[in-house]
Amino acid sequence: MYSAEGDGGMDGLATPAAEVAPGRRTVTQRAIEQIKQMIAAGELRPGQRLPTERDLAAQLGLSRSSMREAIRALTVLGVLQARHGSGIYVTELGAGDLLETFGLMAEVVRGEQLLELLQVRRLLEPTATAMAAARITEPELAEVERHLLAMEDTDDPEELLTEDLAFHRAVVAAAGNPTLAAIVEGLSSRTFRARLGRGRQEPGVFAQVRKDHARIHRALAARDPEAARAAAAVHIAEVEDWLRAHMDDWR
Amino acid sequence: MYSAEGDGGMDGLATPAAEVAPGRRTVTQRAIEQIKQMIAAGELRPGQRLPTERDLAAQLGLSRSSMREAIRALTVLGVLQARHGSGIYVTELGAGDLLETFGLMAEVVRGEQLLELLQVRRLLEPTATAMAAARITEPELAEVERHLLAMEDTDDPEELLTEDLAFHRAVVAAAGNPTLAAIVEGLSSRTFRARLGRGRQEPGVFAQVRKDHARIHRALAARDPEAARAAAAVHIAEVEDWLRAHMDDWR
DNA sequence: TGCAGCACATTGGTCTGACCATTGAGGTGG
DNA sequence: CCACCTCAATGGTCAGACCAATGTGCTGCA
Repeated sequence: MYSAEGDGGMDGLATPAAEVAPGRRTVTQRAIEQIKQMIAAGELRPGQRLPTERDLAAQLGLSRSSMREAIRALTVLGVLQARHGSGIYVTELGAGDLLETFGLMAEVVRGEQLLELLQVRRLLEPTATAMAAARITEPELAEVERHLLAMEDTDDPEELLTEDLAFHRAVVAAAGNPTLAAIVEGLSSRTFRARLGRGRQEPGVFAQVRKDHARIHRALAARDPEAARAAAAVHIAEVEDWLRAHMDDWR
Repeated sequence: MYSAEGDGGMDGLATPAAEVAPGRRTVTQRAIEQIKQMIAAGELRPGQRLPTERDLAAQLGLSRSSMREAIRALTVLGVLQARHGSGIYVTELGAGDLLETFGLMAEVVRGEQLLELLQVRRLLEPTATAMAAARITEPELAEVERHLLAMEDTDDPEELLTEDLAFHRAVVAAAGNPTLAAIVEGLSSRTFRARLGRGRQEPGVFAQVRKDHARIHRALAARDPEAARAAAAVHIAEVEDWLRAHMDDWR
């Protein structure tokens, strides 16, 4: 749409390191690109501390204000982390760090896109659950069971939501792919489900969720991937149906 | 005049809309949250123009510098868009806008996580391709074919990469789920594949890619979802195998 | 009358320099 | 030897100035 073109590959420099960045529009954008590239090139390692804002600004040739904007940008993107009084550090660059922003979509989006989002989850979570069934360990299974039981022991909607989320998180975490887990996590963010949850307080819904979770847990305990996949698929399909029926509320 | 008296929780406003945000650490973080919430609450609609930086800063009670950091943050997150000399606008909040940052992960990540990323793609793209086969239109199919032929007509690695990306983009776009398309797009970002591509220039590889693409195209033309799914799965599995074999290069 | 083109107010982009608040290391005294 | 204090380093915030792109309205020529 608006994204002009991209970086033309015109500069045939020897690229001493990674301090070169094409003429982006703003100096801040350039700084973002430069730091990003330093990380991509491995010059900055996870956990490593960067120079101070003042030094960085001097090195890259811009003012501290603009450098701060660049740092802020990389901070919200989960690449950097600033500690007041201490310094600026590269995050661990784990899936959790980098995909934290993924949940934003679930917070802001409306209407049709909510369905699209749920559809993606329907593609991922059943498979993730099946993967979990194939490799889940006893402690992981116990964790899943813990949240299953906690959810059966309470009727407080708030706590139910918390345990519901924790249950799914525990299941997907057992799939052994942290990146996948972080993505699914973003698709099921608290905000997202809270939005869905409004008016979903009918007892029948909760009972159904509990049954679904129990079925998923049984499949995991039996190490039966296909049963797990099916159970997860049914669970999500129910949410999807419900959302489709109540779509008008967000139009 | 910022140290005045500290923000006591004394203001018992009727909370006119969504201008309340808990005591985040920094004023900038608070501003980010406030603007985000205004959008989530529907007070700011897609495409709408915001007040000027100066006015916004005054309204939310912080300096222009800090407000600029907040705006920069929401800009890189794909929520806002600043136009020099014109103003600040809410983006269309489309999947493309909000998931642009998703590609960052492919740029920065290394080692094991590359495999995790590719595994997620393996979960999504075959299904997306199958969906496309079930509903692709003639113009969309023509677009796919165009990139298929373009890729067979050139041997320039750069152009091959471009057409390779465009081919996949066209296929996934035909699946009818823009959110899914944006996610897969992020998983296959140019940077990512460029990194993979280094040393992947052996003619045999290109020939294989061309055959895979042709197979996918045939399945789409035949409107055969399962054949399409299989063709896409094979294609990705090949990349995955190659990466697994050459992992050491990024360790 | 119509429209090309200039002038200028608006608004984002950048810089400078100051001060505040937190952190952590090094020194001090019990 | 350790608790405590002091203080330099460093991120967080603010203020005000100027630059640069934009868009609008007025001017003046055809």
